[in-house]
Amino acid sequence: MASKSNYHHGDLRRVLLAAAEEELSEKGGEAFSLRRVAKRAGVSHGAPAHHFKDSRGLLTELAAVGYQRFIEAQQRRQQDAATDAESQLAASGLGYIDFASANPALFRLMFSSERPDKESPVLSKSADAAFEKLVNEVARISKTDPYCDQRAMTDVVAAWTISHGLADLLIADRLSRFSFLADMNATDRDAIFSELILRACTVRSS
Amino acid sequence: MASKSNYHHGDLRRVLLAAAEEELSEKGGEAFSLRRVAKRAGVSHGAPAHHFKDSRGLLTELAAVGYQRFIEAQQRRQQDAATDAESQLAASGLGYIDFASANPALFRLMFSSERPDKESPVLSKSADAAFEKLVNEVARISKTDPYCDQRAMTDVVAAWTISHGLADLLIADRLSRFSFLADMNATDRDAIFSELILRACTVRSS
DNA sequence: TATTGATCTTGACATTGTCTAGATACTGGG
DNA sequence: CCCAGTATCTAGACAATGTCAAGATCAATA
Repeated sequence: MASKSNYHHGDLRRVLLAAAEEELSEKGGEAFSLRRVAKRAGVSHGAPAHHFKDSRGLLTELAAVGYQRFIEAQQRRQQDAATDAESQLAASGLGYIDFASANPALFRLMFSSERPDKESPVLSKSADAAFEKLVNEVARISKTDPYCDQRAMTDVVAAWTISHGLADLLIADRLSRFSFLADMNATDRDAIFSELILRACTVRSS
Repeated sequence: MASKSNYHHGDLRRVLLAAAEEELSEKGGEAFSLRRVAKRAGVSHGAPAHHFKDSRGLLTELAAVGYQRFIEAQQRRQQDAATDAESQLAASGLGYIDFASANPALFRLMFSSERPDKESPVLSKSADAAFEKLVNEVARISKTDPYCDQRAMTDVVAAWTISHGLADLLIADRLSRFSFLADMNATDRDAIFSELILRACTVRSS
């Protein structure tokens, strides 16, 4: 059920998404080829059209599942962190960075590419979920509803911006300039990143 | 001289770079086509090869001139700003954002694309110049050499990250969610962005 | 069982980047 | 002044790509 066994090929849709993700991480988003994805899935070059309108459709769907895994990466960090509101926000940011490091091409597809259709309901809903998660985390700190509190919403911008900037510069290999960071062990580096994320928030629970 | 008049075509090299930039901003970096660039320059599809090894070569050069204009955008902001160290750093960040807004595809080529050859001397030197500029601005605030002062260098990371994150989220149209920002006039928005940039810096001149 | 529709293959087409061969125009030495 | 040589450009070819149309194959249903 949901994933039936063998109808011509089985669940080609799922296989194509998996193959597309492989293609993405191996070749990068700019060299992505739909025909190679089909070949990777062991199927003819015309087969994907029966499951996705075109390559844009496939990438849109892939970006959507990306957001779900994105949220999971954040949750993994949050489970290992202290439960106070600020530690949880910092952990969320570290998860943001984890995800980007582990899936740079997918991250770029989600945040910097024109190829996915951002109007697609499945994609926009997934992206909205990630955004609402961030709003809730800042709300826990400010103890207000950011949608009614501009100061808190500004912190949402700030926390997002810092996390995103770190993630994007990291996968662009721009942070390797900073030897004090590059030579650091993971734990110490996380501490620095956490501090930077919390610097951005002025609406503390105090 | 430097740009002679008519040798077969004139300074095709320059014309190709200009055409490539047009192509980039009209079609976006992901739909970039070298053949269309040649057509735009009024030349056959094989002509670019005599001035740039391949499309990667052209884009590498384009990214390099991008960094020069990037620095100019920052300088324009700084000329209109107060001369104290903090205002100058904030202005530099606003220039960062100006450049990205005005040239989104070029910005992405410079910071998020795999197509330019980052090992190329002309490109890496241009990028280094932009980085050194940032280091100097933080140094003016901390009154130390960031290369010898980890706290100051952390502020370099922070200032860069905030500026870059804002620029990148802005051109990805991710900040339009924030109606309080989107409905704001440019001056007020700049004030918010400046505050966010300065929040990141803890090593104040105090 | 026959028909219908979903799924997949195959071939075609225009477009792309790059390579090669050849044409054209400038350059400098005789 | 002219000719060889070099830089510049064109034109044609090739493989790879995304998309489309036509046909084949299989499952379910009536």
